[in-house]
Amino acid sequence: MPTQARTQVRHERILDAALSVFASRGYRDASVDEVAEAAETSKGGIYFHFPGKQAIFVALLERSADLLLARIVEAVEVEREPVARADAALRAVLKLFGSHRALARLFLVEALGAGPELRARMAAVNGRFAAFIRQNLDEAVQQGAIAPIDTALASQVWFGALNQIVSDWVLAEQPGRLEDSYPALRALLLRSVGAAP
Amino acid sequence: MPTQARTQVRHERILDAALSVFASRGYRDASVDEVAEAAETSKGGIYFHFPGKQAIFVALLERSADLLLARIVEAVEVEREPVARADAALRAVLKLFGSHRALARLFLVEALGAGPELRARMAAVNGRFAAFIRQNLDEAVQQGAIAPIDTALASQVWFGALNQIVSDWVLAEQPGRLEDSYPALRALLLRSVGAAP
Amino acid sequence: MPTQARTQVRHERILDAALSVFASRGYRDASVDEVAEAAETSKGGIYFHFPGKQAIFVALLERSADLLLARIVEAVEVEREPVARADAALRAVLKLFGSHRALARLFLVEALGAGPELRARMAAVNGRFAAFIRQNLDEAVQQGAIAPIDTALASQVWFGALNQIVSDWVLAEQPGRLEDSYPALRALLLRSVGAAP
Amino acid sequence: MPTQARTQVRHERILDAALSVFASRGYRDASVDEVAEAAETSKGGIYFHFPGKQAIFVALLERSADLLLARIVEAVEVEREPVARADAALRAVLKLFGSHRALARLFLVEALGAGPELRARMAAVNGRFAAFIRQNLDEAVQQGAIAPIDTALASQVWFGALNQIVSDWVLAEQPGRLEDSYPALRALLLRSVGAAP
DNA sequence: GATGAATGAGCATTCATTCAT
DNA sequence: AATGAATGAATGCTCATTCAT
Repeated sequence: MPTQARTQVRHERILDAALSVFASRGYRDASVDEVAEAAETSKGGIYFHFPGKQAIFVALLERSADLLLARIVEAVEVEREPVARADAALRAVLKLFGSHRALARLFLVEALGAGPELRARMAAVNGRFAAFIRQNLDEAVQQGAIAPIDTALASQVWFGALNQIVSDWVLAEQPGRLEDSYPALRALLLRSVGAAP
Repeated sequence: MPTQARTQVRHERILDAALSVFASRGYRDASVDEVAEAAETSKGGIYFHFPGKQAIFVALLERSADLLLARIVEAVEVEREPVARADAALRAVLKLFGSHRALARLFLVEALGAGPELRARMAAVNGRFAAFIRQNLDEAVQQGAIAPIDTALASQVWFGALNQIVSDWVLAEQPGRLEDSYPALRALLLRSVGAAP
Repeated sequence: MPTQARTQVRHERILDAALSVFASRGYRDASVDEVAEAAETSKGGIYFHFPGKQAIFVALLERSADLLLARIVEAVEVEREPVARADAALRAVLKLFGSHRALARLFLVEALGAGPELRARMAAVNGRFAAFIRQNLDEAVQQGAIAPIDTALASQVWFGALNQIVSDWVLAEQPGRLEDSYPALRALLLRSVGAAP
Repeated sequence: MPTQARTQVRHERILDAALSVFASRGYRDASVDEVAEAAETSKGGIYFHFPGKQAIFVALLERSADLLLARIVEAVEVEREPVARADAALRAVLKLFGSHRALARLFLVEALGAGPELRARMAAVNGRFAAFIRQNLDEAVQQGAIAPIDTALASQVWFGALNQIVSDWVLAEQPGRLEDSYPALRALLLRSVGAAP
């Protein structure tokens, strides 16, 4: 295996370990030692690949956000009309988080307690997603699919609602299937913007 | 001033200081020393009134939750029909948080990073509020004011939406007036459950 | 009750409480608060009667040492010949400690971990007792009851042996009756100085 | 120097420093910082090698007990008859402590004030030693070298006597040579069990 | 590239003592 | 005399980060 590939593998292994450790212990309570152990490497090894604990979290967030956005784009681009697109995005989010609970926990719970800088980065990620929702709502308005509304606020509402559904599921002791919430959630959200479910 | 009153005052002064310090520095990053300084007392003084750092946070949460719930009950009990009641509750929340940004920050941002035990306590507080929303929606359904829906999910959506609106406002660099969001938010939420705004 | 008597009573009550608390928790691990609670008074009350924690310990030691010495003198003065006198002293010690285990613990265990100054005071108390033994042994030698020996060392041996017996009894989980050790101990000690048991 | 050896050296250096600090300042009054300074390392360095302050004390106790027992075994195994063996053990103890006063202080003085858990550990070490004495006395009885006596009590007496001699020497302001006590102590102890000196 | 020993700043908590009431 | 609120110095321990090997 070429050197570069080995490094890449190590890098990924650390991120995987960090995801697991941060999700179960919490970012603040998790120590770099724990991540190192989970990654089957040493503390020094971690610091060779990442400049610090926070950088691991950031890298993890970006890797995950890229994955999430990719899934959404993938799901959305097969649809044409705005409402169906938003619908597809919603389903994609529930599907991804539904099958990656640790990821959901990282995004929706741990990131908030990780300090100001990480919170700001999370806000940026969230912003990307909210902007995507808003853009679709705007298009729906332009196309006359829904009546003119405050799409900035509506996208916040959609985002917050989805956030809450997933957060509750993440923190539930005995969580059911996240995707089961889809039909009812979809109906509520569409109604909220005046679109016929 | 009688001793008992002095103690009460000190107790409150510490909570006020803690609110300010926790909101600006974050619960984890705030030290007991900082709280002591803000309360114009000593570290030992803090520990005379509270058994530990976490207990301060819990006391703060409970004092605030009581205040919030009291405001809501107060606002709600003058209304008769469920939709108007939910409406009043919504307005009360926006009004209280709108004029106590630190409190909002404490509730919606800091509490999440404060570790598992405090998170659980927050969940209980949130649960009380969500249950209140749900109860009103249930009544609205029974009275035929709105069509039968999954009120458990709907209350989550309402809660999540409100949470998001307030959180964004809390974290905004130059926040406007929180209450300005009321009319549009109200319209969205009512539409979401099929009630005519 | 006259004021002076009340003070006296309070003073004693604090010493009794301190004996109990120091014996069960250890001098270092016991807090002044615990003593105050056991004495059914307040921390301030303690400091009215004693200048500090250490002073309580010292007062306790002195009160106890006086009691012990009094018992010994009492037991000894009815005997004439040196060996019988030492014998009586031995029995008195076993009897007193045997019925006051907390006192024994205070003297033989806690006092050692109480810091340099208290250790020095304990050494003085021990010294008084060892000197008493030695004096009797010296008289026994002068009277020809026992052969000439190094009575300084012999008194240390007697003291150490007694100390050990009592200490082991103090620390035993299920202690028997301390006085039961008397006959065999007596025989060993007398033989050690060449006196016919 | 290979890593493993360096670690070993550091480990020992910390124990040596702890011995010195604990002996001079007392276990309770000594701070981990002081130990670190004496070991020419940092507080964190200490905690890399030992899980806590108490663990240092325990390690020290065990290292020392092993040394003491080894010296005794070594001294004893060249002797055949029980009395001579006990004699050799006695001499070995006086010799070791006589040349390691800090060690003696640690064992006989500081360990007692170090709290319940450490006291229990010390009791175990003492027990090993007392059992050794008793075993030799038992053999002497069986071989008819001495008359039948309560060897459990006799071993306590021997142990206590030795303990006292060493303790007094440890706490003396201007101590002489500990080994000088040997002949007279030997005579007393042997006489106490009815063996001809 | 990797290891793990070392660093040192930071922090919650305890507690003997003081003192206003 | 007595109370209990207040003080502040002290300390064990954690952990992100550095670096010699």
